[in-house]
Amino acid sequence: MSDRAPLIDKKFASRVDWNLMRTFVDIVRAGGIGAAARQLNRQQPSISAALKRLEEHVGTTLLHRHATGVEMTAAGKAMMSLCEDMLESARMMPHQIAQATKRVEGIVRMQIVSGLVSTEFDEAIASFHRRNPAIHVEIRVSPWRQVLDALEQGEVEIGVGYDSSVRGSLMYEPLLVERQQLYCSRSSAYFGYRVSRLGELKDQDFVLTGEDEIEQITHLRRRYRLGTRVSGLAEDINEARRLIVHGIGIGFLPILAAESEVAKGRLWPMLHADFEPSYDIFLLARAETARDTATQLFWDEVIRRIRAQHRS
Amino acid sequence: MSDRAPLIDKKFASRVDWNLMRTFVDIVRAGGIGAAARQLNRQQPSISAALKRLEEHVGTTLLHRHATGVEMTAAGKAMMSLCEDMLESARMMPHQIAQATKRVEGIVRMQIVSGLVSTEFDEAIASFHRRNPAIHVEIRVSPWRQVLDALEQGEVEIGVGYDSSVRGSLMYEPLLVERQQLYCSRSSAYFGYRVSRLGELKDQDFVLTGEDEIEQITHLRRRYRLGTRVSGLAEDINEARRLIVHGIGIGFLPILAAESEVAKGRLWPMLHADFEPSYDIFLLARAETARDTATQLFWDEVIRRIRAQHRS
DNA sequence: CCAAGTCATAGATCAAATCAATGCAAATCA
DNA sequence: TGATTTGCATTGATTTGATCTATGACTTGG
Repeated sequence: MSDRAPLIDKKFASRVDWNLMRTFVDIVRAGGIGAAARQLNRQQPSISAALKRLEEHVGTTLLHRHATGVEMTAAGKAMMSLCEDMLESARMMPHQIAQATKRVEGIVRMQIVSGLVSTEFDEAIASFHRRNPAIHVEIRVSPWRQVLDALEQGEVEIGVGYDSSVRGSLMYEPLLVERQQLYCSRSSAYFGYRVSRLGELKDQDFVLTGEDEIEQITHLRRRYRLGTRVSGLAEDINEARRLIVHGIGIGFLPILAAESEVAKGRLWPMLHADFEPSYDIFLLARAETARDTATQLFWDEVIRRIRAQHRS
Repeated sequence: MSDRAPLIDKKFASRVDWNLMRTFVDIVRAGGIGAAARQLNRQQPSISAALKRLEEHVGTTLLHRHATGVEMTAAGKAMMSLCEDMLESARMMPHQIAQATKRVEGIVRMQIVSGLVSTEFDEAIASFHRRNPAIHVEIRVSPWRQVLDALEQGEVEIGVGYDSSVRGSLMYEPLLVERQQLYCSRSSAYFGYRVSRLGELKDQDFVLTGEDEIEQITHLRRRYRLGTRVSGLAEDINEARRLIVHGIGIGFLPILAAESEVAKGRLWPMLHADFEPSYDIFLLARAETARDTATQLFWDEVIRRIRAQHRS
């Protein structure tokens, strides 16, 4: 037999000090031992010792120490992921207990882009309300830029929309991948035909969505000079669809938002599927984790569902 | 303003002693404070005080104390669920770190019922092998009763199969719901026709699966006196299917296992869908949680996938 | 090459968890 | 019904072990 360190401690979970795992997350997030110590209002050697204790228990070095800070080893990354799970559980406790104990009151204000089609999101709202009938839910609709601004300024707690650049002050959780198509109405000469060269559409009347237009589509239009003749404008997808359906012009719409009109034969997708621009729609919130219980529970409900969906 | 206890502690997760959560699980699992104390080799007041500290932090009573032991409150149940999540994370740490650090060696032996069709299970095996190429995977096939016995006797670590009664020594994780149908071959007079009264089949030649037959089907056969004339027997579903396809007799098969033969027009489902018996197929393991890393990682991989699937 | 940052080590200190002893209340049993 | 057992709470003494202060070694960058 060998006398080296035990291969795997069967009773690891019941022997280690679980607080070390919280400290570990703090160290990694702070980027260093000293940095973590300052944030936690204790001395550097204390944190250093804690990390050492943890590493002793797992039997591996978790962080490489440099003069610039710390860096996770492979083992450290695995550890970090699990420790973050633990932290997340701990963080949810007050909220879950509030939900179990008292009837949670409060308000969840959200701002979303128009024309959103997502059964997971709809179901999340439904089951959230079932569980927390006393929480007021408020939804405002606006172009995606305003969604981001409203979030940053604290006018709303939750947002759903698109973002071209990643703002550090916000949390992004991918909700779904939306695709758009270029549609025309029955009165259009193109109805029933696919367009292969986009350039030939440059003199067509266009319905635009103004501020709400995804940047990817703005670029697409610019490249092929589409929409120089603007015959209609609506920042709400539903209204833009109305304009397109009634022949005011052709225009881009999310596929799912146009689906039923296509089925009814009132809209026609002009592009081959390969040309359909696609982009992520995110669930958004401010980055600070100190959310009130109502918002926290709503966030968790949506996340839970999209995670489940996303995995399969 | 009110001066009562803080509504919700924003910094709960960073203030509480996380070890209290482990202790909480121990108390609930042990069924009482004293019981937990004995298991943990410490004195009863110590545990009592720990629980008190935890309750002070969350601001609610989590357990009702009786003379018979303890009982969870609603808040306690919410707490328990989250604490168990934390425990699970902690428990996985040595295994995940082993996976990240060294190339894990070992063997996963499993025993499964024949004719199992499950893409999640297949994918779990595939990705498990991708991640752990050095782990040997062994699969044996047997009727479901033998699967259970092999597990209990420690001949294998993982099992997949059906169980009529719940054995305390085993863990059950629902993997999928299987349905069976009664099939006949093209040479049968029934090919192309649905049978509404099972009784009329009592003189038909039957292919049975012996030890592997689900109890529900045994009962069904007994009630309608099916299978009194046994023309074929195979404990392996694939072989039973072969016998049925080639007209040796009619017999029950899992729908998914018969699917391709039905599509080829070589098998015919004789019953209305309402009559199809359905039952759970479980992923099985011994109840003790002290599994070796190879087995633990495999178990986690499968669980992760079926949980994701199950939720959507 | 020095200044400023990093982390590690050693011994002292102190807070807090644990223990041992006791008391109380409910359930069980004679 | 009274006695006994079982289970939890309280109290004050004890001890464990995490934190602190002080110091040293090392790396980075000006």
